[in-house]
Amino acid sequence: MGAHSLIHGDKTVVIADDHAIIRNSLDEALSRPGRVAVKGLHVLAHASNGFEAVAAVKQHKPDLLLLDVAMPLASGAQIVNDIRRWSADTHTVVFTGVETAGLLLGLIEDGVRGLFSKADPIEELLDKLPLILDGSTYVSPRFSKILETQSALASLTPRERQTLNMVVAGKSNREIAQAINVSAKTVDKHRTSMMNKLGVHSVVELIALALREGLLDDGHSVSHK
Amino acid sequence: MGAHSLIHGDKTVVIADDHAIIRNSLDEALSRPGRVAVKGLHVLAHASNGFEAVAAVKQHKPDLLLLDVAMPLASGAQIVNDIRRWSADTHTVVFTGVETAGLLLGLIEDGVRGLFSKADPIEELLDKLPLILDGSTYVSPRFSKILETQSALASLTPRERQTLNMVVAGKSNREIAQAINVSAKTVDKHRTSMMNKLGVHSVVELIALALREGLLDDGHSVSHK
DNA sequence: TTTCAAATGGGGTGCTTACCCCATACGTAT
DNA sequence: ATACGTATGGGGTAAGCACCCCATTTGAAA
Repeated sequence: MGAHSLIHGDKTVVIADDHAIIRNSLDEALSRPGRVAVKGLHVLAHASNGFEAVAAVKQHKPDLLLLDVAMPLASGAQIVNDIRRWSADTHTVVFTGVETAGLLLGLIEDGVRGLFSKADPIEELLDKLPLILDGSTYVSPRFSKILETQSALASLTPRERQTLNMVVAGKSNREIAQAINVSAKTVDKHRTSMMNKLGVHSVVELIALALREGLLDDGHSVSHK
Repeated sequence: MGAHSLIHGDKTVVIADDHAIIRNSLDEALSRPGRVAVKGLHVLAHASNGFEAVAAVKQHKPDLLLLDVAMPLASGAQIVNDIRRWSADTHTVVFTGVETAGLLLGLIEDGVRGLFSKADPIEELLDKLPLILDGSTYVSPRFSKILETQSALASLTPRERQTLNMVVAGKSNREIAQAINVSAKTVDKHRTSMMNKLGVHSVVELIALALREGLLDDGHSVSHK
């Protein structure tokens, strides 16, 4: 993996993944002429665990780091932060199999420039690399959907969250108002702003969302009247 | 297990379960004086599989058969029917661990006189035996709830079922009407009679029920607007 | 200190739901 | 042949929902 003469304007890359097959397939995809919309990509190093990844970035200070967050010895946000400390100019692009909303959200906050799923075709990554190297941030649609509802849920105020729970439990506004000792009007208000945040327009959609996000304990038991 | 002199008015019993521990505990519970509200119960035979059960009933023609439907060699409705053929006067009482609505429903239709859950305390069975021997039919509350909504679901007309599906998919009456080419009024009618049958009073309860009964394909995808 | 989010609530509107009344038509059983 | 269930609709109503306007208080952050 020796680096040869680097012409100005060329971009350097470090690949980090604990599976050799993935490292090689990424390397090959980046090097294959005509496949990548950005020319002059030079893969300087591979890393097969978190320590190696940080070390490689520290040494090579590449323009781009392709990183699998699920790696031995060091993982996820920790790697990302170390990398920013040692080579602030490196664009970190994460591709991962995990789709946990919490993890993804953390990565974004930590300044990751790209988020791709291993379930996506590799072309997705290849296509978007130019934009990312150019300064943009790109999140795979598969992830952005998860992130949207997740951050929406996170943005709910305590009262709104409380209201949400009782709504999906089948309570009416009046019942909720009674339960939390406020006017029905206030509950209505919470409900409306909550639905705005979540981007839904009816109880049914609300419940569908709650289901999708696992908010329903499935101890459910809707009380009638 | 020899039968001794039977006084007129005494009741004879056959116990069928593939687990010896359950057979013995039932036998013991029935024989323990003071625990059973019906006196003079005589356990004539035990059976540990379906064939033995049928054979024992054929031979002894007992007043009561305590039967676990989940048994080797022959099971469920098959045993029950065989038994009715060979000894129509035998009251069959089923106690089971499975709670599948379909099975339970079949048993009732096959003329089972009692349905108890193994999750229920044995006293439940002991308490209700007199009524059953007297000609009544008794179903454990745990089961009757399942059966009620199940038979309610079965009693839905095609149109009502269709309406139900679209309602839990988040469609409004107008949308549904449009989709099946009838007036919104008709959909409203289906909806109302459907909810009456199911004993619910709002969309939320409806969805909770649909969830509980596994009617939601979980392809859900609620369309908005 | 001033600004801002969160929470509280009143007024009002348009829509949908849940459910009542009624009737007609078409089958399938009895 | 009469009765019953299914499906189709119309009229109407009370309640609830979704969402718009407005205002006040409180507490935390800038």
